[in-house]
Amino acid sequence: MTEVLLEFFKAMAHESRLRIVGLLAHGERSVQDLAAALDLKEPTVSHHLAILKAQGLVTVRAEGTTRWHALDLGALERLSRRVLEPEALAGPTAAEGDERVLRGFVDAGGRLKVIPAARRKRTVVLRWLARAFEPDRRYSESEVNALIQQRHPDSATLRRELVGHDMLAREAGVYWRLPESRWLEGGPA
Amino acid sequence: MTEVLLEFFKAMAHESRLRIVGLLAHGERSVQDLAAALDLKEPTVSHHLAILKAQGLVTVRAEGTTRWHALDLGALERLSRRVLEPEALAGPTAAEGDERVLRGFVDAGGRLKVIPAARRKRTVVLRWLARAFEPDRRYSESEVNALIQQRHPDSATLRRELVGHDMLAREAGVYWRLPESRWLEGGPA
DNA sequence: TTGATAATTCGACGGTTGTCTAATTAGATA
DNA sequence: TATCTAATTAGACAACCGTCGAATTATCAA
Repeated sequence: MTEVLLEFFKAMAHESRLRIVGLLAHGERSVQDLAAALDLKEPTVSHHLAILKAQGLVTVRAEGTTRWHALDLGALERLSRRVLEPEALAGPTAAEGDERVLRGFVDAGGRLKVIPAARRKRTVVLRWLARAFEPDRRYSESEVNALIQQRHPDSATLRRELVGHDMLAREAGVYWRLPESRWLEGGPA
Repeated sequence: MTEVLLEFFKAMAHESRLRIVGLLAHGERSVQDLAAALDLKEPTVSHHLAILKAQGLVTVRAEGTTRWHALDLGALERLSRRVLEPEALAGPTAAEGDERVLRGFVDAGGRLKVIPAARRKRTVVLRWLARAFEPDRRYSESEVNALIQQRHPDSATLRRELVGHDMLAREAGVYWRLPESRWLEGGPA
């Protein structure tokens, strides 16, 4: 929880990356564009972009061999807003709350006993479930089902919920875990 | 401008400091309290607090030999809000705007030709003026006047404006420069 | 004044990470 | 296929910075 915030700050806490964000605020840029504007070598820019992408702050669109990078203003807004949520800063208290919920719904063997009906509790459980997936790895639908079924038999419902909360993404039958900065708190909008 | 934001992110981009902020969100703490809670030595905590204080995020209140540290939620809100102001990120453009204003009002010898009447331009000039003062240094009123008069004869008006914009603080006839995170954009509220 | 406690400053050590060059991958074109 | 370009990956080096123990400062109490 506060972990997400820490990674966000780390990503922004470097002059080169902050300048990249500033440049992308004006519009799409290629790696070469950025390298020229910042007076850095391309590998260095790639490195910084990878960090920003890992936080979901930057998205990419391929066009031939060049890749156009853009700023995700939504993610930026969501993350910076989180700074002011007392629970985010008050850290331990919030995390303890989550743990209490999990202790209630997850048995000693790490299996989900029942899917909570209350929205807030269900979100806590979904976050726990989403963290079972490795970031930056692609899963087939059957792999997703297998991973979920290790924890609860109703993989269809849970898979759908994970996608609905923007914790997993799906395209052409392939799934992957989205950065936590994208995860929705409340549920599908 | 974007410099302030960078320093803010740097200040927050470390687990120890983020945890300190979290602890202070609950209330005042002494250095010892924090050291115990974080499992760090006191010099380390002092070091982190100095960084947070430099950004105006933490304030101190002395009571005997112990110093009670508190979170300045206003500064935190002001800074994190700034992340979303397009001008803050679009950096160069905003800075260039400032420079254009300054070129109009400051002569080649670094003297202010005339105090701008328009609110936005006056703020730009006041920021330029405030940066003539060293952070973390105390000035007498005559020192303040002398510094201002190197740039413009009406030190009384400008001194009052600097205080009104929370760029300088005054107490018992002593002045000092406040962290940029405190500076007001518009003018006295 | 002396002693005790809270905090800060100083100097050093070690780990992290930003940057580079060189090598590799992926896509477009001939 | 061969070649060219855009970008990423790998590995090495250097600078920065978080942490600590030791020394110093400041405040209160005898």
